[in-house]
Amino acid sequence: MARPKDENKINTIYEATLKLVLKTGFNGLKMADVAKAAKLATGTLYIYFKNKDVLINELFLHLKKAKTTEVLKAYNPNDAFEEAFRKMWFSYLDISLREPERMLFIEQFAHTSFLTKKTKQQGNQLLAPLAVFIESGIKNKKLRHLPVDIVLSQVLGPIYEMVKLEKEGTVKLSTQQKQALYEMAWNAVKL
Amino acid sequence: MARPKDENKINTIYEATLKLVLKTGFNGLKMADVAKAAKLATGTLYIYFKNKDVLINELFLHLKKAKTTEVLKAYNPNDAFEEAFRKMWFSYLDISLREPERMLFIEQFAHTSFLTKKTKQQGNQLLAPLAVFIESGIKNKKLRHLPVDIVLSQVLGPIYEMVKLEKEGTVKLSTQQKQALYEMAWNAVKL
Amino acid sequence: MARPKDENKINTIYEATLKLVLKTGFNGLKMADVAKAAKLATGTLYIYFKNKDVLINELFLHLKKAKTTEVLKAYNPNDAFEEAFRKMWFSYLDISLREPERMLFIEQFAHTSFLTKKTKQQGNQLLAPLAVFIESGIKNKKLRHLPVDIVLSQVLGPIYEMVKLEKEGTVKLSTQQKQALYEMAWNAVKL
Amino acid sequence: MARPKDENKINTIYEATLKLVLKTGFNGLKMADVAKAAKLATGTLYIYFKNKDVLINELFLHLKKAKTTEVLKAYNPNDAFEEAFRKMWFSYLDISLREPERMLFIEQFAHTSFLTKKTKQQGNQLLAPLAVFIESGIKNKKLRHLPVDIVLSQVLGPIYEMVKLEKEGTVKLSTQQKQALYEMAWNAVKL
DNA sequence: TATGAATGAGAATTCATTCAT
DNA sequence: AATGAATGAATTCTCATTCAT
Repeated sequence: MARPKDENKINTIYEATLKLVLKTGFNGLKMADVAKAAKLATGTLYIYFKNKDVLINELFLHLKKAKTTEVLKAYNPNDAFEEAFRKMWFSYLDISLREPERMLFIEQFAHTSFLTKKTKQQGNQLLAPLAVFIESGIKNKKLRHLPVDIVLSQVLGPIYEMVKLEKEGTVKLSTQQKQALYEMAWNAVKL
Repeated sequence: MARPKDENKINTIYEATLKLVLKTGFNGLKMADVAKAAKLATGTLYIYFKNKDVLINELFLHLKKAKTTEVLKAYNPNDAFEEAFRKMWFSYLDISLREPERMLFIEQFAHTSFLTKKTKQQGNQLLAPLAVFIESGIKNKKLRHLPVDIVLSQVLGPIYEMVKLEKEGTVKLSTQQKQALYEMAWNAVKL
Repeated sequence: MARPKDENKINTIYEATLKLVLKTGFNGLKMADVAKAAKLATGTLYIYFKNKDVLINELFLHLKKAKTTEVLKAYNPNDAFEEAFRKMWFSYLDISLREPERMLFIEQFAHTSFLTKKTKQQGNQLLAPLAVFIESGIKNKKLRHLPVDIVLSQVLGPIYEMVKLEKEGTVKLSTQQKQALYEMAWNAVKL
Repeated sequence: MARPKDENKINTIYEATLKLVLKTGFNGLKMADVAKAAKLATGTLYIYFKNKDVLINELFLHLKKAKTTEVLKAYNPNDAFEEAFRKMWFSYLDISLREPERMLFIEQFAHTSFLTKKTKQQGNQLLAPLAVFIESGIKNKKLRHLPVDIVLSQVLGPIYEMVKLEKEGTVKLSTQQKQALYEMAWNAVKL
């Protein structure tokens, strides 16, 4: 029996890729660099991922899945709407600040031609529960009467910006500032 | 920088570059394609821009200058704060929706390593008047007491997201929706 | 005006390729070696031929065209059939011996998957006049009543073998031997 | 060469290699594909054959030996020359048509640099009895007075071509056509 | 022996930039 | 200034061979 295919390697490759691709973009990402960062031979990379496109697409889904799952953990169906909203918002912010690369990568690639249609679809399906939640808020007059996409943009847009600011060191959010951010988000979308 | 060269051609190159670079990113952008789109020979491109880095840096400043100038046109020092805020916000939204590529390019490149420190600095200086305006709002208790960067993020983040949604065709904003967006932005940041 | 595209280069490339590909086969042929043999940079090669497949396909057609044209020059419609046959046979033999690489390349690649269907078709069309000539011989009871392909194989098969023998130095044909070869070919196919 | 290894597997490898190598040539042949076709792991292939060169050289000798042996079976020293010639010619044709890959492989590789000098020599030695037979025919005025290599080329060249035509489906030889082919061969070389 | 994961040298192709015209 | 052919370094991906199990 040969060495068994090391499942752990896939994660190492994901991490190496994520670390590198944010600085360079898709075309700037060098497979040789990924391999080096993951401490593999170039050829080995291609055992695990057929090519660069596949690597990026699978990384995207992997990250989006991980992130979505984590955010939705904060959801408790027994909570009142605003309480649920608050918990998930803080969850989203904290996760994003804790792993900014993950969030930035998802954001940066979500609308590009480097992802296949299929990847985009699968990515969007992950968000379905969130969309349902927002819709229920709209229906129950807790939130402004607007398309879900728009409401989500209002809530998430500022978070993305905050993550960028923290990442580049312009800002370091205090607990009170986070609270303020939450209030702003809620004031924006609440009915 | 003295520019003895055909100003018209430079604009053609800017337009060609902008059209192409959004889909491809910096590394995916091919100088030959820029030349073709601008109806020039490759060599000619290099008469106007020393190399690809310079082209992108100058394009960035060019666009940021154009956009900032246009937005600030909406500013009238005689207006009350909220009125001025409202006018500029709508101005910003309309300009962004009218020329989404311009905005997306600025957004996309603002924090990357493809821009030199100098370019970034010059770009930020252009925003100084806006920062001053926001600061005055904070000082005069019109806006929440938070760092300017944070306030701006709250206001601009959602706009960026809306432009992306419109660009990809997910959403087509009605006048009422624009009004709603404004209210949300104002509700978020007002004191 | 830039340097004009040097049409002569194409021939230089053809020669370099032909010299190399016979020893190596398609997959063994290195574009870098072709470039070196043609005294070009690798990139230059790709200006003239989109890729290796195209290079080989165009080389094939080029050689087949040249050879066919040359052989058919020996054809005089006023000659009696056997006389015409004899002239063309000697023409074919002499041309093949003079430029054995050309013949061997055509032979070696004619039936491989390295050539596209289109190339093969175009190559076969070149031989149409020869087929017509053979058919007329069959119809007029000068040649055995067999499919043209078979008759041609009988005539050309031995020539291919002779070229290989001469090329590898096993044999150096004398005038009398050539005459004997002709007689053998004629004795084989005549009715 | 002592071969303590599974003779059965060796044949499987030979068959897999032969099936693949004709389409691809030496350089196009992938050891992984051979292994897969032979239902072995790549590593196992290397237990039986030190490397690709060795595999091809041994396959060549194997096939040439098999084919030569089979053809020579048709030889009966008691037969008159022409009768012996006829039997072997038909034997050669039938074997070639029955296993065209074998013949084409031998033909295709016989003169290439993928075979070592030693392999080529050993291959030629196998043909020695045939050469002796042809020489006796020349000496006894049954055949034209020409070097053996030339006589053989006249006889085998057309057969190679016929096999190619049958293989690609252009032609399907009838019994009468085979008979005609034999007559043509004999008319060509007989004195 | 058998396996198939790992390796890394090597090859095709691209493209920013230069330079002859 | 303008042109576009030429250059060759750089990058992706492949595959013969090795080696840990």
